[in-house]
Amino acid sequence: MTPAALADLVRTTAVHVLSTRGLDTTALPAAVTIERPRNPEHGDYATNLALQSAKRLGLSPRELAGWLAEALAETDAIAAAEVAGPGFLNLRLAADAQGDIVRAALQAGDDYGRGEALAGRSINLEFVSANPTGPIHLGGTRWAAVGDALGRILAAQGAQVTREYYFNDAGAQIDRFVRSLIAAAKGEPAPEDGYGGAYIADIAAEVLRREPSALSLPGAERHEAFRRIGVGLMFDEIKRSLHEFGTDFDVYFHENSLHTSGAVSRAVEQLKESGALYHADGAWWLRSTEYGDDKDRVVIKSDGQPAYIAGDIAYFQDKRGRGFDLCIYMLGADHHGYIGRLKAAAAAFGDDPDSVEVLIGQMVNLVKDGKPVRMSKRAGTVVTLEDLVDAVGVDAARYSMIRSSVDSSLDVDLDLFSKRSNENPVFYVQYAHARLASMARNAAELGIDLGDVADADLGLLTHDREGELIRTIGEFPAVVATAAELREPHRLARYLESLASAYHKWYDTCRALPQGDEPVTPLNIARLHLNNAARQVLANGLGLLGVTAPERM
RNA sequence: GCCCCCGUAGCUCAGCGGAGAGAGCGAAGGACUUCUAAUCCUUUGGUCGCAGGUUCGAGUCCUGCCGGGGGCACCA
Repeated sequence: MTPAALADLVRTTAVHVLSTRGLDTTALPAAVTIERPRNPEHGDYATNLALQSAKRLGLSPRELAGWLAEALAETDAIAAAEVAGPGFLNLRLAADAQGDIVRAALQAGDDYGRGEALAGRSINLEFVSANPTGPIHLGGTRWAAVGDALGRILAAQGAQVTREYYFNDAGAQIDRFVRSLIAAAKGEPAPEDGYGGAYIADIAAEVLRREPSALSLPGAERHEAFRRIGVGLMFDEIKRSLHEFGTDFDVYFHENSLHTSGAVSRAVEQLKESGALYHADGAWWLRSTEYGDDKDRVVIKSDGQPAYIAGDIAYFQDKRGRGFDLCIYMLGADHHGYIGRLKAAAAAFGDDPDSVEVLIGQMVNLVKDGKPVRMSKRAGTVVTLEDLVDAVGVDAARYSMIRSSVDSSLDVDLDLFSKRSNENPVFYVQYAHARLASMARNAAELGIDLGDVADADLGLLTHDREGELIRTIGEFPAVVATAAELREPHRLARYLESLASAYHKWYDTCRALPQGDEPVTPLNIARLHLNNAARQVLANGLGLLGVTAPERM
């Protein structure tokens, strides 16, 4: 019996108990909460249903819980039901019923953990969106890993997800980038406000290789040549490193295209007509304060040029035109001020501000010997996505970025880049998968025929550690659903660690394969099914994080 | 000044209102002739920043303080 089925059983039973006593069944919550108590003495599962409902029924929680316990104990699937504490109802499943979780996981296979909570929703998920003026830094690496995992998780809940990267390839930053390239091509130092990393010289050299006459072109043409080729090279570089990181996007959107296509002007005109913009001090302002922003924002500057937000507005309109009913933006904490204006942009077009969801992630800091190290281009302490991958590999890099909440700032230790370390919990999880795969291989080599899981006697899985492992497997669908609902992929990573732990402990205690010449027993078969179920969940979970599930380590 | 995030074991961090608060790392000691020891088992370790409030019940929700980080442009 899966937790979801148990919740249904408890509710059905409660409805029955109340109605036979002539009590109001509407006092019951729509969904019954089933949790796994920390303390094993409190049963396999517990529900606070009686605590929640007793007051509305004018009963004492313990009295209500007692009635429920009595009725539930009649059920075959429930081995024990008892009232505890202020009115908790602690439940133990019959081993046979618990085995259904193993069946559910094996029968669903790759689909185990998928849900329908977001079925029919079309979601635009924008993340990374780092400026094309340099390689992806550690901050962008975090969003690449978390955003990609979130995209997978949302899709697993049935959403149609479009992953999108917004290139800010218009405006002053690009100018600085281009001037830096030209300076490097001439062998001059970077401009005061320019970029000075080694990659600038590399790109400048590549521009000259492709367009040997670039430097001798007249001013504007020269600038354009370096812009066109240089920015293109930077795009390719960014896409390539993200691809190698396991993160691909459906749409790479170029801000510049909004300006050249006239989308920005059209959006601005539309908002002028609707009154969302007003003219003051020679500029056009968005009434963003009406939508929760702390001040109105200039959209068209007094020199007639669009401000940065003009691109955001046109971009939102473009997304809206593509039919998304939810636009998620993942931004760094240094962009927290954007929330109000992005929602204002939506509201200005008459959309529900809730169709814009801004996820703010905290910064990534470099640490050495416990002390913070400032990332500085001049000091050469800028760490890029590629640096991290070169040092620890894609799996470990992704995993370490995903496993903590984005609400917490993340410290990356520079020692990672000099010391080889297996401390990353990703190896613990992957090792569990490799062990599982190994056991399945051994079983195959022994010629053990597992048969259909439907026919196996999973009621033989009665060891404490077996129960623990099975119930952990049973949690998986709810964990994925919660991670999607809260947009928190780290919950899935933490869950996989607990699953790996339950697996390793089980492995240590419960031998699955027959030894020597022993005959294959039904218990061997049941345990091998459990092994395969755990393997399935680890593989599904790691897949949702974009981390590989190795067959061997 | 205003806004957002954080404050939990020596360190890094989990803990979407539930019952002696958890993991990893660190420290001390154990377990491999048998399915992978990248594992497992002991032990060590805590005023959950402080003070109020809501609740049958608060690390979790609310308010106010105190620390740390980030943000408050006709820059992008």
